[in-house]
Amino acid sequence: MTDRHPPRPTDSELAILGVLWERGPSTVRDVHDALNKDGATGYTTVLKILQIMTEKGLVVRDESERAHVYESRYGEQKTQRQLLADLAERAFGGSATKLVMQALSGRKASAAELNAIRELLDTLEGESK
Amino acid sequence: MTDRHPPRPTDSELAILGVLWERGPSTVRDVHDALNKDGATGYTTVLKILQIMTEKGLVVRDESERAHVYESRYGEQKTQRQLLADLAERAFGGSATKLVMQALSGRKASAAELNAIRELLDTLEGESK
DNA sequence: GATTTACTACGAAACTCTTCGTTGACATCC
DNA sequence: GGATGTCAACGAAGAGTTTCGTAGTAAATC
Repeated sequence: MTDRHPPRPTDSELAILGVLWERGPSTVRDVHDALNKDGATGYTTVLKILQIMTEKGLVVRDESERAHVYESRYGEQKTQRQLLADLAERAFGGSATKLVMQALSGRKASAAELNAIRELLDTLEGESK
Repeated sequence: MTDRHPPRPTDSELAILGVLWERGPSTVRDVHDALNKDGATGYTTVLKILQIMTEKGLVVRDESERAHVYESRYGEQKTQRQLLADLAERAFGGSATKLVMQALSGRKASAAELNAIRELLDTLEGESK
């Protein structure tokens, strides 16, 4: 076995991953600048979290340049699915279907969104045939 | 305003809430016994977490008997929706629809489950008409 | 009434997360 | 080449989480 469960990212880590997914490989300064459009996070704070994420294996670091370049190790969708599976396990008795149904009834979706979901259902049903 | 955001429950807290939702109002011993079917958690650990949850307002405590009785303050569905909204915000750019679609495509659902979801979609569409 | 049992309360220890100041290395610019 | 700026690394502080030992108190038992 090469790869254990990647650890669940914390809130701050997720915010940083969001930047990396959007921008691609980035330096600490890139990430810091992107995040500081909204709230204020110190430069060294971002650096520290990226270092921790490197230790955890959430990101990969390229040290060939003076300003190290960080890249998310797992894709956005993979991480999202991991988070969903995790939440299903912890709060929905392991049932992803319950999770979906709760997510659907918990809010008013537009007709367009409902149709998009319906199409996805059709695709899935076709595949599993 | 009477009620601020309830705080996001931690993993341990969620496990305890699961017991309270299933059993209804329970003493510490009830919760402890229910949890220890699986893993091992000390009695005083459960007590402590319930005390903290009381401070946070996640549960309500009835102290009229010697063995205090704890009850979840928020229903299971309300909490689940809160967690989903929270995850949508943190990891899906605020889009619950993206969350649903990722949850659907992330796993193979049975035909029966897909049909249940489809029915729910119909109901939702009827309502929003 | 004394002993045993059941329960809450208190507090401490270990751990994680978040934050940031400081330091030292490296590069760039007068 | 000495000053200025940029960067990674380190360390530490404060908050939250999880764990549980110990103490105190009330009830039940003998």
